[in-house]
Amino acid sequence: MVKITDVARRAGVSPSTVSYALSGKRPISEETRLRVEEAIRELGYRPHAGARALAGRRSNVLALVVPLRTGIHVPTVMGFAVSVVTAARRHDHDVLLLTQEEGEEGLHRVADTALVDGLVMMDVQLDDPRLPLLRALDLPAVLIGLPASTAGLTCVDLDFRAAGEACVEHLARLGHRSVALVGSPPEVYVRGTAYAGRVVQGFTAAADRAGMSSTVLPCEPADARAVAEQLLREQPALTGVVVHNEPVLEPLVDAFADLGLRIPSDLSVTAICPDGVAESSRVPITSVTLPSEELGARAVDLLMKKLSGAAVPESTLLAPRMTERGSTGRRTVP
Amino acid sequence: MVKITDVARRAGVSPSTVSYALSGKRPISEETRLRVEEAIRELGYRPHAGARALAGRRSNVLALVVPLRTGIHVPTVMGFAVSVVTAARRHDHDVLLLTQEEGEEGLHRVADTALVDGLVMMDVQLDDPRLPLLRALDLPAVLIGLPASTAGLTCVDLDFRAAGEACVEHLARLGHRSVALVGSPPEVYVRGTAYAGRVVQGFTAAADRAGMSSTVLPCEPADARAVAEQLLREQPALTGVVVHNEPVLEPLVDAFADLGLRIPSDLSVTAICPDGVAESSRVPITSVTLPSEELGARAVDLLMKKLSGAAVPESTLLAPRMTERGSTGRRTVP
DNA sequence: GACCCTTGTCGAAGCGCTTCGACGAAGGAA
DNA sequence: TTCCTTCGTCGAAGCGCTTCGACAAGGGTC
Repeated sequence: MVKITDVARRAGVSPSTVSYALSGKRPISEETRLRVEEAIRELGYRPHAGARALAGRRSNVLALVVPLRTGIHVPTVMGFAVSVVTAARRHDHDVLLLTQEEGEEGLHRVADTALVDGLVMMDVQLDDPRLPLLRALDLPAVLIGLPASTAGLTCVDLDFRAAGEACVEHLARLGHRSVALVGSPPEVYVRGTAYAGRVVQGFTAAADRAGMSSTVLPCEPADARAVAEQLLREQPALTGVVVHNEPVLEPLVDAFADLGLRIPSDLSVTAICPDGVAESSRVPITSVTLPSEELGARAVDLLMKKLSGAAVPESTLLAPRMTERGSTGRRTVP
Repeated sequence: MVKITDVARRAGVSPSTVSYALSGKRPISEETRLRVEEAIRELGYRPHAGARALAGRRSNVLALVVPLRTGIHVPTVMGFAVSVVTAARRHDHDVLLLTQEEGEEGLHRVADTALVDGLVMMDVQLDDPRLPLLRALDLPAVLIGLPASTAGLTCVDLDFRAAGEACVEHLARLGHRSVALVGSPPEVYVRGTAYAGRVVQGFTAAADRAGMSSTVLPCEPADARAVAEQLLREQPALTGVVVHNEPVLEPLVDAFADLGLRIPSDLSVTAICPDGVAESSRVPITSVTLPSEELGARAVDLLMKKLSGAAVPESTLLAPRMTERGSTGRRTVP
């Protein structure tokens, strides 16, 4: 193993100079810096992570807590995870994977052993039991998701309430008068998943404001067909549907087609989901983007800011962005 | 932060004794050990990860390289990842997430900085470009997947060839004479994904041995319907289908149903996929398990063995296990 | 009883890095 | 010229842990 003293010897300087040349924490002459860099290249030097963590009190590792609950869409979660890893690398950090099962013990462990410098937690519930611990632990953390109270926390999320509203308003502008929201499986609402509830609120509020008739229906992945039938039966005037449930989107569209409805002429469909999901549907779907990429990057950026001691806002909500893809159209009055 | 000297003082022993009590690397009297343990509990001591890594030359962290290629089934991949994390925790290790994008540079980094003790790599291609590096790096590694040559490596996988054979033989025993394999998207074969090709080999070999007529058809996620139609058109005598493509399984079954075929009376369907996928299909599917749980655990166990200096076999193939779920039946001769 | 193990513990020496204080040299202000 | 800064570098002191060698005490063995 090549160490800092080897580099120092080769460059004809002291180890501390190498360290400063690398970190930039003290001025080093251009000439010396170049010599050091050359020595590093020639020897293939890489600082030992453990030694660095010990002496520098920074591990350059972040923990990422990924959810494994039922009713979540795994590819969407992975999208977040990948964007967090990518963003972390841009800041010269690595990412440690923590599963939900590990729970509080896992958080304690990585914090107390100084294994990680900070923490990104996904899929936060409205009243998440881990929040008190998170506030107590003195480990900088950023949540992806918005709990009931953000006091003392740092959260980023899509503004799901506004996203629900945006979908309804889009349909309202197109003349629709009767809309439905097809949401996540019931369990997701039961356990208080923040974003799910917020979409419902936004959807309902916007529909009420616009004087539209509206329904909300949770939906299991396998029940797309049944839900489609139920909607048409109970809400015969229905012409607009908002889908907030990735795995159900395509089956639902298929079910409507099988029931003889054409999209968008008979029925306008819009969704809240990652662009990839909306694009790759057989019928491309007009949707509000779930910007995993951007959310993950924001979360990491905020975490880095906290690590550098800067103050950050308690909550950052991204405004919804709607992309038309032809699955919505003007209501054709029958 | 509470450190080992604090514990030592409290327990009335020296730091080295605390260390030995913790690691068990030297005999410590029962009585002393208890006193140390109590001090640890009272103070809430946790050894500093960096210090431990530096002094002990072990970071107690593994790297997990997860694939992000197109055409893979993300929930299946996550199943592996979770099982690796869980298994690693049983061995007191944490898991660092490396994405494919990081590529060779990522491997180099975690190895050279001693960030991790070992490495688990998923989704190995037949002729994976990372293999030479992996052999060169002196970082213990285990692959999930079986490349063309396992020389100098350690690999675990389901015996996909045998799995393909098992499916055909199952259908043969039930009297079927004409079978088809619906596989992954073409790109997966093109890039030489090991398991995909092996299933084809096993499937074809077994069908030939049994004197059955057989076809192999790759399939994109969206093309289930088209593939079903194509199969019936080109192979009218078809009565048995093997599906090796998780996202396509359910749509394909639906497509056959729509085309008027009853399962299993008109058509027997079997699959190679995680049990969860086979069970949660609308029609539960007789399948060969893809034992993510077990494979992940095995991979980690093998890695731990390597870390302790023991010799391990170059390749470990798990025998296929078939579970009947009612989607296959005796061929009813027309 | 002399000798040798084994058991249980301690002190000290690192592991490879960062950081602090110190200091010579050079430049500016007076 | 003198004094004060700033710049660029060095040496040494840790960071918190593991491990090595040493050693006292006790128990077998002959």
